[in-house]
Amino acid sequence: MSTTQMLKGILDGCILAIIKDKEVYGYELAEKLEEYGFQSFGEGTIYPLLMRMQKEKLVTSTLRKSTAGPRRKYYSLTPKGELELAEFMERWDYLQSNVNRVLKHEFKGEDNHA
Amino acid sequence: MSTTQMLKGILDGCILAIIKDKEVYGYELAEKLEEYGFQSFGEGTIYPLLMRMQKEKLVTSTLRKSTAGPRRKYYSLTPKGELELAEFMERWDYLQSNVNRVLKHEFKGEDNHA
DNA sequence: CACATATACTTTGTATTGCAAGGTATTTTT
DNA sequence: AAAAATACCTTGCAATACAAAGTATATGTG
Repeated sequence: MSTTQMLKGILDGCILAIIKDKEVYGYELAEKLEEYGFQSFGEGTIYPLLMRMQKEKLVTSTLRKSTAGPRRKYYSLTPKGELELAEFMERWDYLQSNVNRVLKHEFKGEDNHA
Repeated sequence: MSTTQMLKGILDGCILAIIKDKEVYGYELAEKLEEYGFQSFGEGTIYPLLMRMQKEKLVTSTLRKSTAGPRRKYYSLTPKGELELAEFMERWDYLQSNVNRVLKHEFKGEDNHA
C-alpha cells in the first residue's frame, strides 16, 4: 500500500493529457508532473512508459536538436491517443465517484446530503 | 491501460473503509462493492487481498456459523488498520487533486476559475 | 439417503506496471 | 582535455488485480 501502486494505470492518462496540451520530451515531462503537484518521477518511470505508449500507437515522436545536450525526442498525440485520453477521463471520473462513495459510505443512488 | 490497473493500491483502501463501517465477510464484500458502483469482483481478487491485509495486521478475522453454507470469516479493523485507512484517505485526496489538475491543465497554486 | 446446488474460502499462476540502478551519448563549461 | 549537465535506453524487481481450479459445508429435492 503505497502511493506508487496508486499511480498504476493513472500515470498513463496524466501523461496523455500533458502531451495533448503541448508537445513534450521525456526529460521535461518529469518536471511538468511536479508542477502539477506530483512527486518527482525518475527516468526509469518516464521513458519506458513513453516507449510503451508509442508501441501502442498512442503517441508519435520526432527528434529535435537541443541547445544544451543530445537531441530530444518530442512526443505528440495520435488520434488513437486522443481517444484513449477521452476514455481514460471517463474511467477516472467513474473511479473517483465510486471511491468517494465508499469513503463516505453512500450507496449508489442514495443522496446523502449531510 | 484498463480499469483493473487503476484499482491497484486503491481497492485496499476501499475495503478498509467498508470494514470500518461494519464487520464483513469476504463473499459479502464483493456485493457491497457493487452497491457502491464498482464492477463485480471475483473471489480471486477479494480473498487474497483480505489475507494480505490480515498478514499486515490491518484486520483481524473470526469464524462464525452461517445459516446457508460453510462458516464465514468476518473481518474487522485493527487500530493499525484504522491508521492505514486515514493515511489512505490522505493519499487519495492528494492523488485526486493532482490528477484533476493535470486534466484541467492547472498548475499547482494557479487559480484558474474558468 | 444420494445428489445437486448455493455458499464460502483457498491456492496457484499470470500480466501489468512503477521504479531503481546502471549504461550510453551529446553539448556546454571550465 | 576534463567535468558537468542534459537526454535517452535497458534490465531486473516488486506489488497487485484477477482468472481458474480446488476444497468444504449447508440446504433442498427426489
